Amino acid sequence: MSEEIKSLNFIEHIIEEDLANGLDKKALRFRFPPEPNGYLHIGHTKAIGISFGLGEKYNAPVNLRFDDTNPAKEEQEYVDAIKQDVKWLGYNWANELYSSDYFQQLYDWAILLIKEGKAYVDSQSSEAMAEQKGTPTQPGIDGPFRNRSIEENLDLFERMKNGEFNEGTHVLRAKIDMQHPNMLMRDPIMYRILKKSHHRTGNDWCIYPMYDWTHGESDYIEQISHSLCSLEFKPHRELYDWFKEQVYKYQPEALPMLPKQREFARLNLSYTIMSKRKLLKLVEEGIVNGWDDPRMPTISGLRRRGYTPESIRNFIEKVGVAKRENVIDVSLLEFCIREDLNKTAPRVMAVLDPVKVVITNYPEDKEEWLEAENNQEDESAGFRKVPFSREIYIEKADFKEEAGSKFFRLRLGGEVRLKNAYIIKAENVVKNADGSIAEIHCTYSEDTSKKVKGTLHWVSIKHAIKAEVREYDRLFMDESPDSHDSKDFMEFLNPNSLKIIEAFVEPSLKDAKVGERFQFQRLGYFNVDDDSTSEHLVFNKTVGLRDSWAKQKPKPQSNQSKQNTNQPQRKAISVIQQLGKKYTNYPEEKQQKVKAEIQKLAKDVSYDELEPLFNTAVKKAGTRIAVMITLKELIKNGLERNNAIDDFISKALEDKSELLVTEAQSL
RNA sequence: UGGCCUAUGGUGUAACUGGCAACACGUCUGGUUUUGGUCCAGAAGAGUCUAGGUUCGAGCCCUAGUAGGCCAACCA
Repeated sequence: MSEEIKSLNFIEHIIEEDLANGLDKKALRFRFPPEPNGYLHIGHTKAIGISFGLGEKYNAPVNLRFDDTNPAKEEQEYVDAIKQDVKWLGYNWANELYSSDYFQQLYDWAILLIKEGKAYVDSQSSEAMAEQKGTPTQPGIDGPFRNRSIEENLDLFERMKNGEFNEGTHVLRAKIDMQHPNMLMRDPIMYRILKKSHHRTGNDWCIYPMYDWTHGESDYIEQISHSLCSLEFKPHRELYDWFKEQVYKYQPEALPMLPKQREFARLNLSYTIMSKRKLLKLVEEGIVNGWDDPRMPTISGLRRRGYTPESIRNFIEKVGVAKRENVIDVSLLEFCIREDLNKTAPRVMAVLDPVKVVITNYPEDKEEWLEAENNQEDESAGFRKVPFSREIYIEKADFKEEAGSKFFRLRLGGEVRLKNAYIIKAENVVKNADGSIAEIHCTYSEDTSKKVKGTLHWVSIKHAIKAEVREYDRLFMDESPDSHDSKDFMEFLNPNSLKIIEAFVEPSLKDAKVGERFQFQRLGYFNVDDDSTSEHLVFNKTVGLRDSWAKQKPKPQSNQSKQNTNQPQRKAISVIQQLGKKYTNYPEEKQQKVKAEIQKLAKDVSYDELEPLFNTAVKKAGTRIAVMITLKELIKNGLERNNAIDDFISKALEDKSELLVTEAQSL
């Protein structure tokens, strides 16, 4: 019965509170509202995970609603891709809906608003309107058309709808307050004229509603209980609520629920960009090969790269939900996919960077099919046969003529185990004219019970099949390519984000099908790319295995010395402050050490630096002790006592902390 | 010279106002291992942006400051 108490995120807290305050659980309803103007990316997955996750948690319906109010940007292709991606992630929507389904209702309501004097037609240029709108720090002013008669507004609006005017000549605006501190409340535009064909409504309309007018009312029409979006919409909430309030009185019985908008911080991933506009640029400029390029952070890209829906959902779960800006380290995403694939991916052997090994005491024409376990994490995975023969490939990096004791792999005179096969010993090497290694000559032993430190993967040359392997690196070399004011994100492109390798794989892979995932042992997880055919296998490297050997190797350029020069010397006083913070928690022995250190640092502290710290809060005893120790040193070195010092000392003498009192007494 | 939001280990998220601030990733040790993977055991790392205040008691409440983000598209 030990039910694990999972802590709730702030949105779940809000829902629980609403439920506790009498909201019927059956009234819970959510929505995911993408605009069909691009492909979904890993950032959207967070929004999807939140709303659909809530739907699953509370057994409430979740609508997939396309926010399609801008025919200039939106296309059916994107609608289809979005549906496919959401489905692939494993979520089921209650209804597939479109904001454009509500165009008539929205129009009818807009007329009611005009009749109430809450909306008017403005006939100025966008520049003139922008000017009157003011700035975030300056209030706006009323425009000349603000007080048109209701009749005139009605007439104009109808003629807008009938297509009598050109684009840009008139708009319908809500009449709120041009002086409002929130710019969005300064008579926001509700409708603009757009003589474009819409992917669903065709040429039925030549006026289209704006986001604010559409989104909230769509939520309301669908009776969404909690409308969750990202933080940048926080300022829109005021307008969202204003529109709802206006419309609510028209049919409160039929549509009783007023949706509640709440905002969360969106997901940012290190070394990647998350803007549809910028991703589109990568596609259009041919930097990547389409929206589903495995280097793209799109869902389709991740899918093609070999990520599983499970791993992505897990990632979103781990990332959490809150309201502060965040940058998630890609290592977390990588952890999630490794965790999933480790349990499920069959193990195979492939050599990406081959060097030839000749086993001199193995008969030339002999071959053996040895048994190999498919996945030791999954007993049901079974076994397969792998061919062994006199000539095999191993990785170049797995052999060194000479090496230190930490190198567990093959070296001259050393022994190593071949995975699923025998133990071999390197006897000598044959070199090319340029000094590179042509062949490694080994002898083998059939006694496999021996303990050897290293185990290598390999393929039999005679049996291996060639395959193309695509290895990916991050697309950008900057941790946050998106967020530099002075530099464009394109400047950070990694020129080596794709590496194409001619590899050799074991013959069991001959019939591998598109999408299948494998672990190439000791290398990483790979899947069969869409481009793969039976004549030409193509694999994507999804992610490498954790590699604690790589970490041990000395880094190409030691940046230790750099760190010292780059980081300005910290001021002694701030080091003392830091040491002091923890002082009272240390065991006595360590306190003595820290004290000595403070005394040493005190030489570099001036009285002017120290005096402000006399005001340190009473509860921060550690800091005050450190200050006291420093002060003692300064006095020892000739500092004159003054009132501030005496006050500080006498206050310390009355303190609860014995340590502080002791230090003060000694002065 | 406005409004709104945010501030907890390297990163991300927790914490009913009350016993040494928890979990995950990452980092480091050690063990197991026919993957330098997995798994197992352990460690380091924050006194919760700063300064005041309320309280017996504050990461949580109040005030002021500091830092970061968002807001001036007929985009969503």
